[in-house]
Amino acid sequence: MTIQPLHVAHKNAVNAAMLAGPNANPSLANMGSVTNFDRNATIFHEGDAADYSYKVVAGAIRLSKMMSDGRRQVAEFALSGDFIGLNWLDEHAMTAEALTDVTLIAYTRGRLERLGDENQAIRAELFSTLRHDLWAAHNHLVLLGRQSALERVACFLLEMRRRSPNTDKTTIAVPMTRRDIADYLGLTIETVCRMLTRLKQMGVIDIPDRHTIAVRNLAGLRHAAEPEA
Amino acid sequence: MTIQPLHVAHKNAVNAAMLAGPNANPSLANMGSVTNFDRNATIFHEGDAADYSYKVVAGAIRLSKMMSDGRRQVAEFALSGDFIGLNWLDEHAMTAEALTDVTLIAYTRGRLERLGDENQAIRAELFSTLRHDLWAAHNHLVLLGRQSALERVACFLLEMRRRSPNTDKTTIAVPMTRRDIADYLGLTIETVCRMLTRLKQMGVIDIPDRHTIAVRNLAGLRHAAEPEA
DNA sequence: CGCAATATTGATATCGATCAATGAAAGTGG
DNA sequence: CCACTTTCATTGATCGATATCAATATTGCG
Repeated sequence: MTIQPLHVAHKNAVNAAMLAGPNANPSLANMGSVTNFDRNATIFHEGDAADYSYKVVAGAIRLSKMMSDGRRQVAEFALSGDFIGLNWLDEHAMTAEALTDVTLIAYTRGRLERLGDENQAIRAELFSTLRHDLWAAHNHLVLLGRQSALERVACFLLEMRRRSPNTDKTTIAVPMTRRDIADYLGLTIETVCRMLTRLKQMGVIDIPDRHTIAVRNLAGLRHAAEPEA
Repeated sequence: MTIQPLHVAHKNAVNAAMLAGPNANPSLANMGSVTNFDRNATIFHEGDAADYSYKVVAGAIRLSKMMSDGRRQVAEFALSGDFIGLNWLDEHAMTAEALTDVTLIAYTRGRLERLGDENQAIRAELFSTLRHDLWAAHNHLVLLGRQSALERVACFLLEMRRRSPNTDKTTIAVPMTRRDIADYLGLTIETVCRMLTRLKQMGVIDIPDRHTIAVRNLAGLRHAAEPEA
C-alpha cells in the first residue's frame, strides 16, 4: 500500500558472539547475525511479514503506527539492549525506522521459536521482554490518556535519562526530532517546544543543542512530571 | 498505601475441568481453581504481589492504573475468555476490579511457570496472550494519542461489538459505566455522553438503556471511528 | 554558500474540560 | 412495595489547554 523507502542494510558474515565478548552468557546475544542500517532506513514496515526480530546493539530506533490519513503515533523508542519485532502476530504491527545509524542482531522468527522451546533461559528472556514491553505500554497509556503536556514532556525526559547508559546523568541524549517526540507524546511539535522552553525558564533544564538536554534541577523535573496529590 | 476494599471471593473446590466440558483441549482451561467475585470486588490491586493469574470464564473486569492524585486510566476491559494478571514483574502493575459478578479460573504464578516450561501448547498460549495484549495496548496508544473524541467513542463501540460473543451484532452490551468508558478513552464523562448523543443524532446508534447500544448504521459507525484519508 | 529541514515563538481558534443544573436509575431500609 | 438517598447520566454554559496558522530563526547538508 505505501511505498517503502529503500533499506540500506549491510549484513555482515560476523557472528554476534564476536560482539558479545568472551564472558557472554549462553543467552540470545550470540545466536543471530549482525546487521547495520543507516539513519532513516526502514528496518521493517507495519504489515510486513514478521520474519525477523532484532536486538539493538547500538543506535536508536523509532517504532510507530500510522493512521490512514497520516496521523502517526510513536509507540516506543528502542535503544541499545532493547528487543524489537518480537510481538509478531502474523505481520509486524508497526514500523521500525532507524533514528541514527544502528547495529542490530537479527534473528529469524523460526529460529527464535525453536530456541525458546529448547532453552529455558532464552524462553525466560523472551517472556521477560514481552512483559517489560507491556509494562512500558501501560505506563504510556496513562501518559497519553491522563497527563498534561508539561507532565508528558517532563516524563519523556526522565525516561530518556533513566534509560541512558551514561554514568553522567546530568545530560540527556535526545537522538530523535521534535516531531518524533511530539508523536510519542500525543502532542504537536509546537507544544513540545513550548514545554521545553517552559522547563528552561523554570530553571529545570538547559538546552545546549537540539539533541541534548542538561538537567539543572532533577527534583524540579520530577515534580513537573508528576505533581503529588 | 491505599485502603483496599474487601474481596468477596468464593473459592470453590470445583476443578476447572468441570466447566471446560468433556471435549476440552488439554490446555490451560482445566488446570486452575474456579473463583467467584461479586460486582465491584477488587480481584487484585496495583502493587500486590503477583501470586495469581486468572482466566475470565464469565463477567467483565476493569484493569486500571491510578495516579497519585486520583487520575485514573483504564487499560483494558477483560471479558469472557481473556487472561488477566499474566504480565507480572514482581507485583501487579494494575488494579483489577469486577464490573459484574465474575467467574474466574485462578492459577498460581509458580504453577503457571511450571506448566509453561513443561508443555509447549500452554507455553504457546501464554506467549500468544502476551502478544495479543501488546497488540491491543499499541492500538490503544494510537487511540489516546491521535484520535478525536468522536473517533474514540466510535472505536470503543466497535471494539465492544467485535468482542461480543453474541451472534446478534446489532446490539452491543456495555457493562461498564460512563466513567469507566471515559477513563478508558482518556476523556471526561460529559464528553463521552455528548459523543454518544451525537452518534444517536446522526442516526448511527440508539441507546435503549445505559448498558445497551443498538447499531442502526454500521458503516456510519465505522466511518465515525476512522474517517478515510 | 544557499537550500531544505528543523526548531522556536507568537497570534488565534477549537475541542474537550470544567462548572452547574436536572433527570433517571438503582440501592436501601422501613 | 414504597419513600428516600445516592449514584449515574444527560444537557447546557463557559473556560482553558493545546492545536492550528503564521512568521522567523537555526541547523545541517549538498
